[in-house]
Amino acid sequence: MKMSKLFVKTKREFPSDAEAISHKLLVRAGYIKKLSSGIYSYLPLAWRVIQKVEQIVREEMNKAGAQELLMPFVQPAEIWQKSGRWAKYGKELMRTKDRSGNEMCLAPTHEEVITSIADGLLDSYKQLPINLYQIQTKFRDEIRPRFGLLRGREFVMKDAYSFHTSQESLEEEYENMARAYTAIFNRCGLETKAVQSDSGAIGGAVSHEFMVLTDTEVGENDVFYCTKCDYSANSNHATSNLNIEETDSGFTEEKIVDTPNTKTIEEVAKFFNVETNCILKSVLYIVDSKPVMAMIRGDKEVEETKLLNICEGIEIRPATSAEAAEITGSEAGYLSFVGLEDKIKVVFDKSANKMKNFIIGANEPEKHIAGYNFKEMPEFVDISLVKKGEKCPICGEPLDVTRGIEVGNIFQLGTKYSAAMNAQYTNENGELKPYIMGCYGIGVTRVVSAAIEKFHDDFGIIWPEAIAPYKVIIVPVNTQDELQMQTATEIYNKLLEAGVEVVLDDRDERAGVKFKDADLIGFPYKVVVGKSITEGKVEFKTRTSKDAELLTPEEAIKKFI
RNA sequence: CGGGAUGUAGCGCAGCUUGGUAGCGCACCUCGCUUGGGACGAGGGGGUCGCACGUUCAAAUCGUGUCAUCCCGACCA
Repeated sequence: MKMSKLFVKTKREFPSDAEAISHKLLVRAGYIKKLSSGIYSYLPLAWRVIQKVEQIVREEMNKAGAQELLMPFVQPAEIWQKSGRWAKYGKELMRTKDRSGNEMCLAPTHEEVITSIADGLLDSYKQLPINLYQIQTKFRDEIRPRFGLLRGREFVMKDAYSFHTSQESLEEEYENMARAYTAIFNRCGLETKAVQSDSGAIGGAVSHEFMVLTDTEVGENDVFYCTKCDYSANSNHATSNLNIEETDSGFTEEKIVDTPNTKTIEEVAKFFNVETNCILKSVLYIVDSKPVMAMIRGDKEVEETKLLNICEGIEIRPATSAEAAEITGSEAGYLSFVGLEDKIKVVFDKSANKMKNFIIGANEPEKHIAGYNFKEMPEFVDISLVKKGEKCPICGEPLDVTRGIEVGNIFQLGTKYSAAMNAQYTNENGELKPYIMGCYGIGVTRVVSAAIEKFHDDFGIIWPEAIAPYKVIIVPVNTQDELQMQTATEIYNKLLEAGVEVVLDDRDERAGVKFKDADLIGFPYKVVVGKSITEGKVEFKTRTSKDAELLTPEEAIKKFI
């Protein structure tokens, strides 16, 4: 490709509406153009990168025994109603109507379609197990799209679905996919960590997320990992061995105390002169428009996803102070489950199970109860957010935390969809059985962004070679110089003939412009044809090398063939 | 959805306080000159000032509403 013809427009400045470095660079280097919030055109350079990633995904998935197909992007409400997700998926599912008034949606994922395909076409145990995948655009009407391709509303995803006759078979495929994923990401130049996670809207029992670890804020997940063993988990799923010690406030007699202006746990602790772990904190949530009170030790925080799962709910949010007042008759800061046990759902975190004589809100403004003890031990469950330094649930060593970008995940779905949609096969004994299913996703466009987040410098993108849009750019320093231009063109033609992905920067621009663009776009290699051509030499550089290697044109060509 | 901000040429921004012919840089077109890290000179094209209503002789500027975009929280590939 000649640079003068390549459809790319680099910019002098970063876009003003971008935050993440990958987003800034993709726009500035001319890879993408925004159409609407979270919706982007992939310009030729980006499309080449995406296709590179797709090809790697395809090769590894095929190698792992999966078969590619392609399912519809626009889907009828019917199948979603059958699975129960038409009601459950929420606003993220983009709904619309066709001309006949039938309710339709844009596909955020394809469990419903694949399950209905299986129901019609996978009739016998003899056809199982099988793994089917596609690479396709998805649409999720995200609450808050951001960071360019990292969290778009429209994005490219590889999604695979496997069907089995047994849990063992599913687990085998789950491991098979985990291996394939590691291979895929490695080939893309990305190191990933498979961490335990919550299965969210997709559902199912066991799931892992593949995280690219990063210290920047664009890693939207907190990943807890053991400093010794290989335990690691998303914060929405991580647990710690609390080894809960008994806490005792020292107030042995239960009494209501006037506690003016003590709305926060810190203020209460200061007022009573106790540690925060002697206070039982009450946090009121609204889960699917019903109040739920979470009770947790004062030094711990509620992990909302865990609480949501315990409640088997769909949406969770903290109650507003007005709601808190209405529901409890008190005001925020002085809430408590006491007296409300029978009126609203109360969930007790495990951190509270060895508290003695603790302090708790009195459900009256400006009053707390000191020296409270459970009258009857409630059921304690895990709804707390792990904190750095807490002990690993496997080996007991301290946990550390880092940020991660989720580029893929794998789920053991079980019979969630097959049972709901009554999708069955016939087993050896002639009995109808629901498929045992797994599903496996990779965010292709997110992989592209994650690679940039990991590999860039002040000058631009540093592509891993395997996913770079082109491998090498040939830069004649002065296109008016006949020898330079002629040599550059010769190298270019030879590399083209050899099938190397090469760009010739034939633009009549000053050298500085061409170098800046080459670095910004991120070609892994650069061959500069300049003054030294009078001595028969050209310069060979990698994207990150400081100094050039002086080579004859033939030697330079051999670097790529 | 809650909290904060911004909408002026393809991009980045000024102008708005104090209403009166819409500006700058980059990019684009022409000519000249230049050619090793985003040169220079001369000339040129391009904007319903997000949209609607209102106030006024007069609105980018003031008021009301509305839409969009971005940032902080709940989602997820």
